[in-house]
Amino acid sequence: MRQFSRSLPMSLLRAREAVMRQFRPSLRDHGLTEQQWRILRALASVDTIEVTELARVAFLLGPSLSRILRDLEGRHLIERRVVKADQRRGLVSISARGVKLIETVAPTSEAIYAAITRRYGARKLAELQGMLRELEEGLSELQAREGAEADELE
Amino acid sequence: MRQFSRSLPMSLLRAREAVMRQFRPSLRDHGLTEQQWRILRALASVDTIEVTELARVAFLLGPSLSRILRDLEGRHLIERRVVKADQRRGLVSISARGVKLIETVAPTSEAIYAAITRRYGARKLAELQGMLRELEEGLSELQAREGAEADELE
DNA sequence: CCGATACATTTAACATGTTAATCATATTTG
DNA sequence: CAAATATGATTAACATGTTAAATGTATCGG
Repeated sequence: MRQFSRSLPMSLLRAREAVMRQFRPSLRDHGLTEQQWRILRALASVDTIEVTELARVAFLLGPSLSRILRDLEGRHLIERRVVKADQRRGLVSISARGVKLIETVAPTSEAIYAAITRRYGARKLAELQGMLRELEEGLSELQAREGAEADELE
Repeated sequence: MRQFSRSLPMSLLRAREAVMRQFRPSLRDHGLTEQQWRILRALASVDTIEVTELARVAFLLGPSLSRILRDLEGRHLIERRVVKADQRRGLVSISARGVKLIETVAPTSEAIYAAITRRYGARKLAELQGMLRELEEGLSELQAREGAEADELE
């Protein structure tokens, strides 16, 4: 059996941790976790967004998102309302205070990202991200095929 | 500001999740989490190992490892003893039952890994892992340099 | 030898990941 | 239209991530 420390999941985990280790201290200084930051960033790029769609773009599971939105709302960093036409759905938007927080954190965050890009090489970084995307897409098809095969057995 | 969904941290997170999504159901069928599996795998490749070293190779923080070892010991999948010469240190090893569990899970796990490799291409996968390692190494140096710069200011 | 310091591990506290269950609202169907 | 079903969101329960504090043991300096 392969040395598991050289497996693909471990390679991905270590690489991501190496990257996030650069960002976490700065976020922490502003009272934000990585996931809270992702949500604010996602909200900053739209007017309003439904909870389900926000979960998709911020890559969070529903239960995590529910808890984090409750917290962010309590800190007045976001605002929520329900969709009139469908009371099941929630709409979320960033507050003025949330925007201000992003503007405070962004410069440091951008500087860190620039340092990483400089260190690794912009071209190489783009190549890496392309390869990661292909991996992701290839595996989603693998998943789909298994599902199809299972269906055929019913 | 860059679309955060195209950022390096998100690319790494999505890629890793796409990979782990393949493995989790099988592990779950055997009552194991991803982290518990990492620990058993690490233990299977050595006779005994100290807790600190195990944390390093399984890439887990001390507190997580403590909790998981307590759980695995309760399930008789591992065994523990203290180092006589230094009572602070703990030695961990896999039990016969743990070995048996690994032998049960391994075939499925290997098959999934093989399917991923086939889908993505062995050569390309090796290239990706090489690039991930370089990223990790480059960032550890970045970290070291920041530390050195901070020291100079003291 | 002893008090201060360092080290290995665990515990505490809080945030998130993960799956299952629940709740409220919509939609479908008989 | 009413019952059955489906959907969006939250809650529940348990595991791990993360940082700080605590605990026990070892080592070091006087």
